[in-house]
Order: sequence, then C-alpha cells, then structure tokens
Amino acid sequence: MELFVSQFVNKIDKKGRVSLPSIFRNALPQNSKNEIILYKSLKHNSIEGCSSDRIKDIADRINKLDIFSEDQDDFATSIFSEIIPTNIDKEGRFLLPDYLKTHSNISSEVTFVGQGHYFQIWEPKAAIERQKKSRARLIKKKKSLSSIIFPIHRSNEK
Amino acid sequence: MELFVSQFVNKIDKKGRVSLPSIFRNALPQNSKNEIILYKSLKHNSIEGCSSDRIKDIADRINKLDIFSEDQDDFATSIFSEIIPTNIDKEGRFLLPDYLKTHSNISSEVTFVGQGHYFQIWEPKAAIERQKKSRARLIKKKKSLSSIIFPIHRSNEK
DNA sequence: AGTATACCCATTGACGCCCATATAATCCCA
DNA sequence: TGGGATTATATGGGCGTCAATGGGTATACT
Repeated sequence: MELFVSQFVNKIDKKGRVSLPSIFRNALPQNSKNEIILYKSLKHNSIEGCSSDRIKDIADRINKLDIFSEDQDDFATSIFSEIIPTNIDKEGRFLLPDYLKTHSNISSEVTFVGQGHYFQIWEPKAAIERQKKSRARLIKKKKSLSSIIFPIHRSNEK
Repeated sequence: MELFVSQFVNKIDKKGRVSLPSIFRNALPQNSKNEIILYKSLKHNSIEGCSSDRIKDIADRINKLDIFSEDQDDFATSIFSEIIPTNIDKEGRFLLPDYLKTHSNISSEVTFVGQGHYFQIWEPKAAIERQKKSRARLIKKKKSLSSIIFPIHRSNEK
C-alpha cells in the first residue's frame, strides 16, 4: 500500500476548494480514489484525513476493545460521530468544511502533511511550528529512533 | 545489496537538476532504480538520501507500533512528513528541492558522500570541513574503534 | 428562488521526457 | 602495449504533459 509522505502547501479558492496533492491522490486505494475521510485531530488543532479503507481498519480495532470499556465508548464517539466523508472532483479538489477550517485556524492556504497511513491538514504557520517541535523531539529520542531505523539484523539483506 | 561508497562533486544546472553519481545509481535496488528518498540530516546541515526500499523497511516498523501511541505519532510526523520521494530521469538526474538546498547552504555544486546503506549530499566546502573533523575524531578514538571495525580475523577478506 | 455542489473548460508554471554535446573512461586491435 | 575507436557519464536545453488554480454554468436540494 502506498503511504502519504512529504509535505505540500496548497491554496483554498473562493469556493472553498483545495487540491489534494497529486501523490496523495495516488496513495488512495484504487476502489476509492475519489473519496477521503476528514476529521478533527484528537491531539492538535489540525484536520486529519485518510481513505475510507483506513476508517474500516480502525473500526475493526475499536471493535476488539472491550465493548463495555470507556475507551471503546470514547473512541467510537469521538471518531465515528465526527468523521466527514468528502468527494474529490475530477481536478483532484475537495471542499474543506467551514467548521473544520475554524477548528484549525485555516483561512486561505493549507499545508498537507504526510503521516504514513493518513495525512494532516494544517494552517501553514502552525505546521512549521509543529514540525520544528517534532524534529527537536525526534533528535532527543535518537536512541529509540535508531532501533527503528537501524534494526539489529541487516546481514541477511541481499 | 550494493553500498553507497566513495565521494563525488557534481554541478546543479539551471533547472535545479543534479546527476546522481553513476555508481550510486547502480547501488539502487533493481526494482526502484529511478527513485530516491531525500531528507534533512538529523545531525548536520546536510541532506541524506537512500533507496525507497530502505524507507519501506522503516515505514513497516513504524506502522507496527500501536496506532494510538505517542511514539507512533512522533515517528510518523518526523519521518513521513519530512521525506521527499524524488524521481531520477533517464540521464540519472534528480531535482534538488529549494528548501533542502537552503537547509544545507547549497548553491551551484554538491558533494555526494557514500555512507553505506545511505548517502549524504553536502555543500562542497562543508563536506571537506566535515571530513577533516571526522577524521581527527576518529584518530583520537582509534583504540576503541579498531576493535569494532577491525575484528580479530581479517584474513578471509578479498 | 437561492444556496450549495458537481462538472466542464481555460490558464500557467513546473516537471518529465527527449535529444544533443563534451569530456572521461574503456575497449579493442594492430 | 600504445593509440585510435567506441561507450559511458555529466551536463545543457527544447518541448509536451500534467498539476494546481481560476472561473462559468448546469444541476440538486431546501
């Protein structure tokens, strides 16, 4: 499966449309190339987006939680009640709902941020801020990072 | 797998293109000879690059982390958003994005430095500086390093 | 009707693809 | 083994295609 990677700044036009970056469109699964799911980030003042396939994945994981647990309830509420399925037009654009723009202080431009299986949509300045912090954190965590990037056994590579 | 070794200075043309050294191209895996991944070095004002296969390995490990964990989020942000997949044209050239050039003070020329499984791209003067310092440090640490780099039996090497 | 959304067409600039050339490396044969 | 011939590599530049963007109009929904 393709991943959402890299970063792009795109403009919002008068009608509220914005282009999903080309390589993000290509990262969508074949069967749903003209639909994305949007929702408020649980952690930041930003929007998150993904394919509908991924939502199904997450649904499966939530179902595996104890049905009477608070977590199950919280996830179900905060995720499923607030997701917005959104169509992509033939030019690769979609409508950014006003209340999501408000939530993330977006006005005329947005930064798309690849996150692997999903992506984020930020107000550009906020995106830069966030990136700085995240990079600093990453450098601090270098130790744990290296176990991800340089796993123990590379010798069996061809 | 082939390794990225040795060092080369190449020019950046008016369009921002630069040739990936021939032996680096040959070091790329067969299935992805026309794509490399670029990202800012975490340690230096330089760029690093590798094959997309290598990134896929790393991505797999990140995606195995718990989807709701802090680490997953940090890694996803710091890595997926900061890598730049880049195509190599038929002449073996690729585009060096402006913001990477700025990050590493690159203007008209770059030095490619082989680092084994990945390579670095430096502003040529900075590359020389770096090499001097690195060499000096190495000589200081020689004793402890030599046991790692030169284990007891070397006789069976070609 | 009035608002919102989808579809269609147009424009611009960036990028990929192609062809060309010079220099360097390699080959090959006398 | 030397030196011309051939190939590969780095570099330059033209041009078509595609992505991002803008805007007009039809259609739908209330």
